[in-house]
Amino acid sequence: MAKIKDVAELAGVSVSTVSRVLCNGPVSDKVRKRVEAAMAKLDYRPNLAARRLRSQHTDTIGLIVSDIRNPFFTAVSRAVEDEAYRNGMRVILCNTDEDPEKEAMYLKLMREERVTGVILAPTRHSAAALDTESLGFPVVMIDRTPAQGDGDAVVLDNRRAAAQLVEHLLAAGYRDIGGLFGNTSSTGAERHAGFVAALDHAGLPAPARFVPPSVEAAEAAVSAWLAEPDRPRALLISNGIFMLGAVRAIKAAGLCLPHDLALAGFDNEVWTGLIDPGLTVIEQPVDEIGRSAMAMLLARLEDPARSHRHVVLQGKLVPRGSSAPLRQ
Amino acid sequence: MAKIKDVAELAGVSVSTVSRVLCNGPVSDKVRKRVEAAMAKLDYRPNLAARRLRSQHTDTIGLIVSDIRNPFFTAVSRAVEDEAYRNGMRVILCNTDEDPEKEAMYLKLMREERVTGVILAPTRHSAAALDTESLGFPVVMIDRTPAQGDGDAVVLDNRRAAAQLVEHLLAAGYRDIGGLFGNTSSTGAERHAGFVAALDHAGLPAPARFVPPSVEAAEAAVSAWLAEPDRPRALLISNGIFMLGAVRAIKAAGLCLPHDLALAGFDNEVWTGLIDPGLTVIEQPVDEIGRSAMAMLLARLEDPARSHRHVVLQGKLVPRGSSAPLRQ
DNA sequence: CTGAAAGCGCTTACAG
DNA sequence: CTGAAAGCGCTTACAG
Repeated sequence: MAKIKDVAELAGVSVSTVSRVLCNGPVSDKVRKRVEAAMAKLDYRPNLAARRLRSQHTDTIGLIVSDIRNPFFTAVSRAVEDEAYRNGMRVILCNTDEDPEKEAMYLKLMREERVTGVILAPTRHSAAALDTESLGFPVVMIDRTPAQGDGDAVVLDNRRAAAQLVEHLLAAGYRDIGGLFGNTSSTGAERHAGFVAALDHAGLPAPARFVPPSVEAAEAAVSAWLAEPDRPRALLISNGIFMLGAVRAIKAAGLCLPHDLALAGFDNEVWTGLIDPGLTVIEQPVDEIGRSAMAMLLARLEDPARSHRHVVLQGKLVPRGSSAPLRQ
Repeated sequence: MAKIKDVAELAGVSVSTVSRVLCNGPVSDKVRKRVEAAMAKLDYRPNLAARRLRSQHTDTIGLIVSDIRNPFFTAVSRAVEDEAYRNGMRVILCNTDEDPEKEAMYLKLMREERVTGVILAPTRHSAAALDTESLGFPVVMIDRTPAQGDGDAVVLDNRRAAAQLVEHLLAAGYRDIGGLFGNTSSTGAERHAGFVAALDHAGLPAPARFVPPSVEAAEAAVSAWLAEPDRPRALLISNGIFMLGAVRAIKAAGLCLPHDLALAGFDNEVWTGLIDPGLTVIEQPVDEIGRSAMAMLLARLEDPARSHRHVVLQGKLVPRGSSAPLRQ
């Protein structure tokens, strides 16, 4: 493939001059035209590896999530990529499957790529132990947040959102409310805290179960729970993946929403509005989360010394039939 | 960040030797240990940009799809990425939104990255005009296939799959069957061909409509169609995105599946099994499509001269309530 | 098994 | 505005 030297020879100029037209440096119009003609003729495309090596900036960001197939991360990723390309950056996408080892491996890879920065949904392990400062590049966390609470992050107000769902269920007349939460992420822990706080405030017990992050685990847990004699009258489900398992379990048990069981949860996935009688959910501002994370990263690059901050976004309650008011 | 020279100095060897332990070249055990100790001490990580520039292989593949949020592409992407990382390659993901200009831009970017190869779901434009040979890197097409039919590709047997759905509907007693297809991809055209062929074979008309690839367009088209006096008794819907629009239109029209209208379509998305009475679909082997595409790319790199081939995978009919037998 | 030298394709001071 | 030279951090022949 043609290189800068070929272009220079064809145009009768030095490589420096070709480089200048590439980077919009000061070049006379006449020369610029000639160089551009040569580039077109040779179908020249600059070699990004060479440029990155020499210029010492890669214009690359890493995006590390648990699984791109989780619709929440799908949507966030798309928003991040759009923003990145708009800013002349490219993104390297990695799936950890909540596995700290994979996460550590990808973090190493990010160093080898000399990425400009990373947007990370940390596993529980790294949220607790990761030293954001020593990585050599800035990190913006999304969805999950480190235990210590420092570092840059864009998160949902999980406590508030969970409390909001509980209050909604209480207002609809439900009292016996159970909660299902993930046992690997800070998100699950925070939503659990909001759940407990809201029920506490109402003087009610807050029975909760914790499961690993899979549809199957959620389905099994809900099935088992629903088979117990003192099963709850309403269920709060901590994310969209679990919601799927819960709906399957409810169908399998032959229960009718909301007549036999009320249901409310997280993530306004397309199907939650489609299945009867509609699922009450907290909608997360997925596009805004992606855009904000990218904006924070750019701001951090601009000013490495600025103080860390957490952007906490509010979810939006989307009430549907699955939590319709209880009729005695 | 530490570079190879720092490691060499600390270990008291030449940079060549450090490079050799990096690439598992021939090095004495004693020296290797010393170098590894120096690397660990300096927390050394090789610079991939430098390695790529010098070695002339990037171990990078491009993955260009229309939209990662389309669950079909989400699943395929994840499979491609897993295979890629397993083979020591990384992937650059791009979304074209079916826009030929974006596609052309990303294809240029791929050249600048000097990618090893590309997996591409071509827009209708490029499927017609793209010269796979002149790009400078091998391309494996997925989902869509170029008009001329040459090049490497992994596709579904779309004609057969659509015919299978029609035959299923016919066997269930439906006669008045309409079809909704995408107007931008070869996939839509092929499914339409299978639809027409199967109905032709039964001596029946094959009313079809074509829409741009969006939920909204599908919803509007189905709404309009259902409002007509001679609306079909059954609908074949050409993909998972359109299916969503169709279900919304059907709900809005207050029609009951399959009593008022039978429905069958493509893509076994999670929600198709969840909404009542269950949607009959053709399930695509998404993981296999991703893995096969990656395998074809690797085989092509291995042997650039081997003849082009199309891998044609069969879909699997998943019959559900939406196409239950018609009772007179 | 080890080292010295060249060079991948750019950008970046430094002169003019 | 333009060019000659150095160098980014590696790998790759080439000697020994």
